[in-house]
Amino acid sequence: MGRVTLQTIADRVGVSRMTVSNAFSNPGELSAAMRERVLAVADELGYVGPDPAARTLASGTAGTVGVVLTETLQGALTDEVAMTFLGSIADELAPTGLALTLLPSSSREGIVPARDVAIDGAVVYLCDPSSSAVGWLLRRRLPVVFVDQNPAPGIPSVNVEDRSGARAAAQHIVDLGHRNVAIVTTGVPGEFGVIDDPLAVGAAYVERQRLLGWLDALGAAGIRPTTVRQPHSSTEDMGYEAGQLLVARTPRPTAILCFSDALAAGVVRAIHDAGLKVPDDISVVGFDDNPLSRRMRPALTTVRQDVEAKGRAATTALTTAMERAKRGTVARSNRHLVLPTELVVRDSTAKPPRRKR
Amino acid sequence: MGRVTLQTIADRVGVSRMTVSNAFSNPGELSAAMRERVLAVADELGYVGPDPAARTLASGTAGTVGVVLTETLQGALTDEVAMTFLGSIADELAPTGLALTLLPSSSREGIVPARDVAIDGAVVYLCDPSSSAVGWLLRRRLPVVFVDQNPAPGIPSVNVEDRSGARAAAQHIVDLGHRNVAIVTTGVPGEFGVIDDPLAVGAAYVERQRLLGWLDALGAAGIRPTTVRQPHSSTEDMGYEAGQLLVARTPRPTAILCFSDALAAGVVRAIHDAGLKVPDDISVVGFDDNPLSRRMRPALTTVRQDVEAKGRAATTALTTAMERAKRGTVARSNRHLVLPTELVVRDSTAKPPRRKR
DNA sequence: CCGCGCTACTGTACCGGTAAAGCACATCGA
DNA sequence: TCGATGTGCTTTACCGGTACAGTAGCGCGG
Repeated sequence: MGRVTLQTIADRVGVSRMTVSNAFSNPGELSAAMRERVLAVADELGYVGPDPAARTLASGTAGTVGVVLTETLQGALTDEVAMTFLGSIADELAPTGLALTLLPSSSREGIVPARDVAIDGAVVYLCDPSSSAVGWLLRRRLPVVFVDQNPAPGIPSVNVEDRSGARAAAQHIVDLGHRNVAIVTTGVPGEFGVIDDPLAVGAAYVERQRLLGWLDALGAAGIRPTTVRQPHSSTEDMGYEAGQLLVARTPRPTAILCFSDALAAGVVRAIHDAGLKVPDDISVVGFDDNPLSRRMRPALTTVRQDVEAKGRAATTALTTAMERAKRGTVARSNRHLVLPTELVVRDSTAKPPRRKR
Repeated sequence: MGRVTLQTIADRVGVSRMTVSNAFSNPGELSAAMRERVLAVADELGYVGPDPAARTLASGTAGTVGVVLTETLQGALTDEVAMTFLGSIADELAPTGLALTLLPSSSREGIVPARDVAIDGAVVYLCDPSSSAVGWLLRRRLPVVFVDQNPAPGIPSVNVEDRSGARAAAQHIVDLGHRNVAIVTTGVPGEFGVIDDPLAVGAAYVERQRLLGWLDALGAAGIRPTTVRQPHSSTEDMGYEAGQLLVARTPRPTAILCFSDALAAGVVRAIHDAGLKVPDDISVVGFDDNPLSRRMRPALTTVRQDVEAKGRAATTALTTAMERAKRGTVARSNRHLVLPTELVVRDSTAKPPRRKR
């Protein structure tokens, strides 16, 4: 017995294939009685429903939305902030029935899911700007939204006030009286260790914005920070490594600004393991307001961003763009949304310890 | 100007559509010179590559694999263990070019991504057994692998030795001399609080296996544990709540067995916040060997499972099943793989404190 | 000089649906 | 009584590819 298709059912019921199609996809287009009959026969024949692939081809909608992440996925997937963002998108998308397809930035030669998987649109989130994935999406003329990426003309984007948030964090440290300040950042290409001019090497967009913000406030106070570059992902273990390096330095910094809360948690752990106290000996500031920052002891001073709002905004921007694309409107929207950030002072920052000179 | 398709290019080059198709999809099937010509013209016309939807329909492969998760996704996505598993799958899949599509267990009426999205196969992972998603996947006759689900005949599955792992954890506690033991579990339907007979209410599969393991060892030692049911997801905050409840109980338990490390971390935090010490006052055991358990202070005694191996096994099972399906082999494999677990004793367990009677 | 096999391309036949226009018949207001 | 308006189903025309079975031309051994 061959495969059961709309035609099989149509023949059996004695109606046109179109009527069967409508029974599944447009219940309003036929009488309730006919729909009953069709569905009954379909059930009897073991029909599962319209084939997704065929429907995608004919109707032009795939029923799923892509998310472009880092190359390896593994790093992104274990980042609580990133996954909260993704979850927010998923929850927003749920009522529409759209699924979420994870697209690796690109792997080896010739394998480009961003080019070869059927999707209705995409969110570009943790993508290496040098990756080819984005280029393919744009060439496919798919509706795309940039999140935490360098905003590009003609492409809707969602960002947060990274720079002013970082500036507020650094200003908070300056106001407390710190003069010997360190920075721990990721996403700057190169080897692990202290670097001279963090802005000289090309950092990813968000990384650069936060760097700029920190340097805004520190520079105005005449402070030249010690910067530790952690090229790998922004995890707690990476923070631990950076923290170990910093506590061993002379003079030892009295405050450490971290690119993320996860990184900050590792830094705090390294400080504790070195027998020092936060914030008595060293103040630590994170970024993101990861739920982790509230669980930590001491609770972490950080810069809050509303990741769920970011997800909602991204979803709205994407669905808007998708509808526009379906209606054939050519004009690309170029709304560039920037969500606020806010310094949240908790227990990990205090005045620097008294100097003995 | 209409859309550029294979035909457009074929006409322009003066060859058949099939040749153009081969230029993109089967480079071995035509001469290098011809391929060059075709690709050059394609590029000139701004052709992006074969349309994924059409290719899916014609060739019968979608280029993506589904993962059925919890209903809301949000919970699953912020679980480090779950995401490590997912990352492992993604990494295994990367060389094959397959993407990963997240399918919510099912949401409201009529919206069933598991039925309506084109996929080549699926991993069923954190799925509520009552969900309709799995039923649809099976009806579609898609290759499916169950992971951490109740193994079903005819469906390949991957599980870990939950029961014996849990038994080892409880035995460890018994051997240390504990007699007043508590259990914190999730996935058991009902309200938060202490319950009498944890096995009476229908727990999800893994939850039940671990319960059985704990009770094996405790029962043999004549211990009847206090069980706290935490119906929500297995997060640190849920553990905190359960921990608060347990430290306030009289008599206070001297050891707490937790369904997961995340839960255990919350329990430990609650114990600390109550002014007690782990393991001096209360011993705590987790499950999973979440990276978190090594970062915690004290480092957590737990039951290790190799989540990455689980991901690899699931991927292998799935790709095998997919190839088999493609070759038209009807016979379903019913390999039921069970990976080992291992008790890892760290610093969160010790002898019970001296009783004052 | 023939036939054989190989390479490189072509032709035909789908894959399983949906959109949109068409058409027959019923209903309704004027 | 007649056109206007629906309702419910059918017809036609794709959507953009791939699989597979040809077939033309060509080098080559005998």
